[in-house]
Amino acid sequence: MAVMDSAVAREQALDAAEELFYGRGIQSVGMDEIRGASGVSLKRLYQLFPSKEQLVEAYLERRDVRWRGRLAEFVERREGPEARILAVFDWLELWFGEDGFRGCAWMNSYGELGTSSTRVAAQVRAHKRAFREYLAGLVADAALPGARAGQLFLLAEGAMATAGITRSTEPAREAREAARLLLRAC
Amino acid sequence: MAVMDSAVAREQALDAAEELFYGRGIQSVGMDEIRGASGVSLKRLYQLFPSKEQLVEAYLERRDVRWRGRLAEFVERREGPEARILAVFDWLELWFGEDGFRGCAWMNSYGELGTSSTRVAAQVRAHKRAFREYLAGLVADAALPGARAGQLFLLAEGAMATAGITRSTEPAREAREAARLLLRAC
DNA sequence: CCCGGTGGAGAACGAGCGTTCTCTACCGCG
DNA sequence: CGCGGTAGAGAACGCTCGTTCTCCACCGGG
Repeated sequence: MAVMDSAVAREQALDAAEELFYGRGIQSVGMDEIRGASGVSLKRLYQLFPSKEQLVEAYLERRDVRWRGRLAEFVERREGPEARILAVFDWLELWFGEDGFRGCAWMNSYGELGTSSTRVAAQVRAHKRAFREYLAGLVADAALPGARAGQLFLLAEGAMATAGITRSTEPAREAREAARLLLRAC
Repeated sequence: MAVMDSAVAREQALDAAEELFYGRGIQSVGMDEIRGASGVSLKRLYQLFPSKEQLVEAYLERRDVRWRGRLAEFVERREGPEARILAVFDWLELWFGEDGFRGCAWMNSYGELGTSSTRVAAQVRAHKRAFREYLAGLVADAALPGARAGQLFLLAEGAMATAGITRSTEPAREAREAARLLLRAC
């Protein structure tokens, strides 16, 4: 711990921040607790992230990259444009079933900080826009009408919100079935 | 203000709490601000609601009754079981367009307090269950397969989440169109 | 007119927490 | 061996806020 590379300290801090912020909410986790969980001293934490808000931003940004990466990796293993669209919902089901699943980190962050931190709010909007555009790409690959993208997006968002509140994987299956019907609609 | 009936004070407190909690979030509004906005003294506030958490509960409970009442009133003016289902989404569009719309109060509260207040979490689950069951009733009236209820619910939830984040009424129209396709799906 | 009690205004208290500061140990270098 | 500088541990600071307390004005009953 004596000589700790900055990059390593940064990753450890973000690991602890992600686990604590996602699991218990941002406002109820103090910087001191992140220090304890990460082993990164407060002084170092504030060198790496000059304020808690910037730590939150970095947490959401790293999670965004990883979350969309995991989704894309799963989806791209499927063959066929429609199968790929349905795979999004299969992946949601896997995600909802993971230990420690607590809903969508961006929805939760927005509920907590959307009115007080414009930077967090912007990050949430950017993440949702990126997810929607990813779906739009899948819809275009399937040569479906562009309006389907928004509809599938709403199903996925509804499933995330509901799974977070009810702690169940069922919404993913419900959303998948609805998506299947939408794909078959004229 | 000198002689204030308890019931009146209670309503004034809840009016202020609703406006402030919904508009700015629960954690960022202090009891003192509610006193200022309501004209109800702190002493009286704590007689009526022995803790902030109980004031939050009362706010959510009263809002639940009113929200579902307004929805049902709008829906029941339509004739025909399928028209009534679509009316839910028309009403969402009106709601999203209201001044001061800030997303779903229950999703927001859950994001803020879901991990720290089991009572608030339970209230959110109860509200969502009631809304889902209301949809299930409409679906049954239309003699549609029961699975449609969950699918329409997810569309509505996705629309609420998205409208809250993007401050747009468009998600209601997208959800309505998806619902229309689902109603026509075999 | 006096008096007890009710209610309001606002101070006070105590805890939590973001952020900074102090002190000390250690390490590489001359 | 001495020294400057870096890093960590943890205290300290300042602020916010939920909750309670103090003080005083008012009001109805004897």
